[in-house]
Amino acid sequence: METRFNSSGVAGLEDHLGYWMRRVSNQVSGGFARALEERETAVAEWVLLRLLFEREEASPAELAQAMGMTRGAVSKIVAKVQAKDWVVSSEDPEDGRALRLRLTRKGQRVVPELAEIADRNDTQFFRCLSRKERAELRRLLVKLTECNEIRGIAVE
Amino acid sequence: METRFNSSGVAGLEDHLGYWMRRVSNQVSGGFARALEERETAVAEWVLLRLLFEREEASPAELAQAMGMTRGAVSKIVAKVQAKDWVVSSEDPEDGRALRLRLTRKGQRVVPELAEIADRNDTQFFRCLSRKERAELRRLLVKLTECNEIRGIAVE
DNA sequence: TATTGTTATACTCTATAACTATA
DNA sequence: TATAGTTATAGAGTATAACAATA
Repeated sequence: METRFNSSGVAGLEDHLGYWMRRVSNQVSGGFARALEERETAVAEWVLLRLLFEREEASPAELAQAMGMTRGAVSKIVAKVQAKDWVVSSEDPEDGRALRLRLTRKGQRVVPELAEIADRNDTQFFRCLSRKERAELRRLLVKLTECNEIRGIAVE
Repeated sequence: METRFNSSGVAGLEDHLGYWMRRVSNQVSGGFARALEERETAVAEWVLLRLLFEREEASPAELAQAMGMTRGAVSKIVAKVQAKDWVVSSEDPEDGRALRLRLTRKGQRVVPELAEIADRNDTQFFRCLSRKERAELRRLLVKLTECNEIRGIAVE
């Protein structure tokens, strides 16, 4: 990196953008995780539910792909949201191996509540930036995502 | 958030800056962690070593404070870097309970090597941004850190 | 009583790989 | 053989809380 804050010639923690990214990200995601505890929900569950909300139906394998996780990991998250009666699974009529996952009516009601928590957390954390700064930050993050070809969502 | 990309009225994942922060941070930190495997070192060990490099001496409790971790967690990281002969501890002459941790000569040599790995990872990940964009990103992240009063480094 | 460092325990998250049932 | 989903196992990372030694 171009900026060196120390005089030793050896890069310090704060010289790396990755350090600042990690520090800020941990703070905002940690706050979000704590806020979600109010609904006894993990961040990965929110991501899965929100994906189902917009897709209507998906298989565990599709969700694993979208979330950047293994099928085994997704299997456990699905078990949790099924236990809460937020998601149901049915056999895929065209493939006896596959499942079709859907939100239950209860799940449909929960997603907007979790989205509200996400909104609140995000608004609060980024409120010290101006609207223009937030737009610029978003632009830079999207650019980094694209140019580094991130494959999945990679929760936590 | 001001921007809504979906038409459902319910915020989607990509509507939150926290989502983008997490996604980018996971990618850059994951890459760094993998790069550090070449030296069989964890990110938390790098952070601890770099803190000792700039402080000359520190107690586990001071490091725990600086890293945003518990003393118990730091205790284990110290055990690992001691096993590699990168850090030594001695009794604090003024307080029989406390330890003074220092880098060994071997540790002094390792820190610049790890810093080189960190440099390489950071440069590669952020190279698609212009110098000006990197400076702006840094400014925004520092601003967010300050206005949200992050206490520690909170590795991983 | 309070603090330092250690340790036992537990919990969360996730990967790997073996397993079954289909295809 | 290959794929979908499940599960057993393991490991990383961290917190909590109890502990011994010292202040």
